[in-house]
Amino acid sequence: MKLSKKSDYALRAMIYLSMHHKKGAIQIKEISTSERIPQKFLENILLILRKVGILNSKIGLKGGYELARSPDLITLGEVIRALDGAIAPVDCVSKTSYRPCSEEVTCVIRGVMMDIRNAISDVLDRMTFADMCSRVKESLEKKETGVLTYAI
Amino acid sequence: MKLSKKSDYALRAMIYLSMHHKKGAIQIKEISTSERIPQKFLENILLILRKVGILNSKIGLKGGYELARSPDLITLGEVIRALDGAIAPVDCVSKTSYRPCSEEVTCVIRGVMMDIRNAISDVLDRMTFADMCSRVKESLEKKETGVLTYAI
DNA sequence: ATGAATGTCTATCAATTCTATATAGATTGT
DNA sequence: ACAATCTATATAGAATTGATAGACATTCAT
Repeated sequence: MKLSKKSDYALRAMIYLSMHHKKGAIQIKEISTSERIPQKFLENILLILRKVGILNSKIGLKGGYELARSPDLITLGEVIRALDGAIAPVDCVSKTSYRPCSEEVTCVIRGVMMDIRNAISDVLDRMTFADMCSRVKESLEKKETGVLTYAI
Repeated sequence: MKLSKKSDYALRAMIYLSMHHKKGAIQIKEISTSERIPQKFLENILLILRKVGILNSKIGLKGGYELARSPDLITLGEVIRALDGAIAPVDCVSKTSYRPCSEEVTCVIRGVMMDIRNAISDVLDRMTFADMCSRVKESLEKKETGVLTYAI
């Protein structure tokens, strides 16, 4: 039931970009340094997020990435699905990657897995990066530590 | 966020054993045939469930496996943890495999992951194999199909 | 124009995990 | 004795994961 490193990094990068929304293109190097993410790995991740329409990019000198939409219109679920695929524990209860299993009609495990899928979706598909930004700010107010990464 | 084949097979075998509770030792071969699980693979799985105290075994001719406790005292969560490890998406929110991460105090992703862990736990740690048996029986009443496997 | 800085794309690699099988051994009932 | 059964550990192949490499295309400042 693990969250992949890819999604972990993606969430952190997305929070970073959300915190710097409307400030122009942010370069991969800046994100990779601030959040301590291997740069080459991050390149692949941001490329995926761009291809699914979550990020926009600008090539060339002074290029970089920025959110394609306002942070309140992007959910954690959307990002995790882009990188890890379905959030459902089994495909026969997935909305985005549904595949029937052989014994679907009588399968009693399916019901439980559906409950889990829905529970995870309730969290991830409701939580936006605007919410995450609010939490970062709260966290910063409480603790006056200078450094903050959005690490897990 | 996938459920492993190991846990999938384990759940099915456990439901089978729960449906045959108090009927003496059940042999691996019977379970593996009925539930269409590779026998050698199932052997390893049942061995693990025995080592954590969920199953009892009897060696030798007429040997086999049976539940170590009543089905209403064994949860799906316990079985899945035995095979897949923690149900939490990241270790820093796991109760059974907790490991701190570097930025725990200020980490904003952690809160979300904690919500997911709790949501999954709410389902898996409440649901017992007695509940699963009830569902199997309901399912059988509704549909008079002869065959029933507890597949996903 | 030129060149340095940046994103794009594809390939590749090493390590790990997952799924499954193999083999040798111990125990039991008849 | 012996066949059936569980025990224990090792191993193999495939898939996945995490990360890196390198050639290429585009842009901006000068």
